[in-house]
Amino acid sequence: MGAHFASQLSGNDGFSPLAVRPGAARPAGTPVQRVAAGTIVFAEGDVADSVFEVVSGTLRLHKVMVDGRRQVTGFVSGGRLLGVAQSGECLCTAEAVTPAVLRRHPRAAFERRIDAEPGLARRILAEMCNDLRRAQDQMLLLGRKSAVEKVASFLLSLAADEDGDYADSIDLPMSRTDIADYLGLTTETVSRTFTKLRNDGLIALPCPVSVEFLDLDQLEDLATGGADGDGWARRPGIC
Amino acid sequence: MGAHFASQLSGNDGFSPLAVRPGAARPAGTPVQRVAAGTIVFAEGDVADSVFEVVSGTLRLHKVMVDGRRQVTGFVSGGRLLGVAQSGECLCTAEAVTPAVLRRHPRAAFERRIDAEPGLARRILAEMCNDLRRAQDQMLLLGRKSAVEKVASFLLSLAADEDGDYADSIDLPMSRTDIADYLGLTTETVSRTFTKLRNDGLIALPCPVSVEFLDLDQLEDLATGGADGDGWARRPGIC
DNA sequence: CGAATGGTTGACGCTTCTCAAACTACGTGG
DNA sequence: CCACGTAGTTTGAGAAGCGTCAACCATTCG
Repeated sequence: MGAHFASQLSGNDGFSPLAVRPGAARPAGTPVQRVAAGTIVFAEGDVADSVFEVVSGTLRLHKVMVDGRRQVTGFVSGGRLLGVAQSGECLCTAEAVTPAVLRRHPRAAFERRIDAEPGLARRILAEMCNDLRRAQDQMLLLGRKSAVEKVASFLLSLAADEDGDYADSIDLPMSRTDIADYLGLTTETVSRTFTKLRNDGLIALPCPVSVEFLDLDQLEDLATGGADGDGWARRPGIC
Repeated sequence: MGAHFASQLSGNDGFSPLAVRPGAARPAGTPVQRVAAGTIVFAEGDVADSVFEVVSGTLRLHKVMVDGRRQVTGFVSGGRLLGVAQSGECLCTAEAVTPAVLRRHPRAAFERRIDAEPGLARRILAEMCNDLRRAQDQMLLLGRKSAVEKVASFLLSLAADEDGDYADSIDLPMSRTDIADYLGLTTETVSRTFTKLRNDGLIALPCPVSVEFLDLDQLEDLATGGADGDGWARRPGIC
């Protein structure tokens, strides 16, 4: 346990300008690392000596219990940073679920840059705020939402762009097992819930990995626990 | 919604030295604010214009859904910062569960200090790393642990000091409802689980708010899902 | 073509939730 | 001092959602 899988990653770092936002300055030819799906970038307990910038592809972060139970704590795709919030050792395992392109920054140099560029520290801080917001939303989801509400929330979070608009359809880069371990469910329940949403006419499933949205409004209601059918009648006490 | 309860807090800020660690430099007489139990320090959706330093007491952070379902995302007690990870508006509601003493730092000045003192930025970053670690542990708890495992984990997290040692007994500052909303359970299940742990001889409950630990080893096994009785035989695949 | 992998569907059971009542502690007012 | 109301906790009985186990289907790859 705690093996240094990070050494799987070859290549080195020419210190490109840490493009936190997708589409930000990314000079052609800066040294990046291509990894295959299934590659473990770092494992829970590893020495956290690097910060990664995800250029493209999707990674999965997860923790495991001694008996094998797994919790996916997040998916990270293009344009985001990975491994900033790790003091000492890695908090969780990061694995590529699709082929991915990464840019590695040695932690020591990364932290020197933070000290040297005041604006950078605030930008990193803002990134971590986002991580924390996502984590809190996920806690609400895991602790208080039903299976349908979880899946609806999940699909909408994937469909949403930065402006809060939704795509008409999406492709799921991850497996049903990954989704289940992300939502605190089993694959069977995830599958059944997809089927239920399809039967209810909220989504279409041309194939297991692609989802078309047929009724975004009703999906949003489900995701937030908003309207339970007729649109009125919440629980007493609030509202 | 989003009312500015923060204005409940009077007093002002003489810029004491942001004591991130309990027991760090805290000049006598710096302006602090005393709040009663039940005081809402800030509410989800409020403008996040302040960072708070919790001097003493315990606060609860929580989010609510439109129908009233509630998820407590964390408890914050003496020596920790509150509200750093909020860009724009507050992510959740912060409420005192005990009488508390706070020190308020206007956000603008706080961020100027981050830019001015490079070391501070890293210390704040380290604080947020801890928040994120806690959040990830909580996701594992909420998504994958049973009721007993959740309660055992919760009790041990309260009993643990910075060195990883456990206290013999603790007083719970929060209600069963708060615990339930923190662990993704109902008050009834929390109560039943306490009773079960007592009947199994792992804890004693002189009164509802105080817990004595009678078998810390077995509690730890429960919390991690480690040994299920005989100490051997995990699931195949791992180990 | 056959095996392997991932996804879907079904039957059943268990953990936890829901609803309800009783008990305790505490403060109020007669 | 004691009856009373209130809020929090505990306990009980029944229901339901989701997990478990198992079989089946679809796709891919050798």
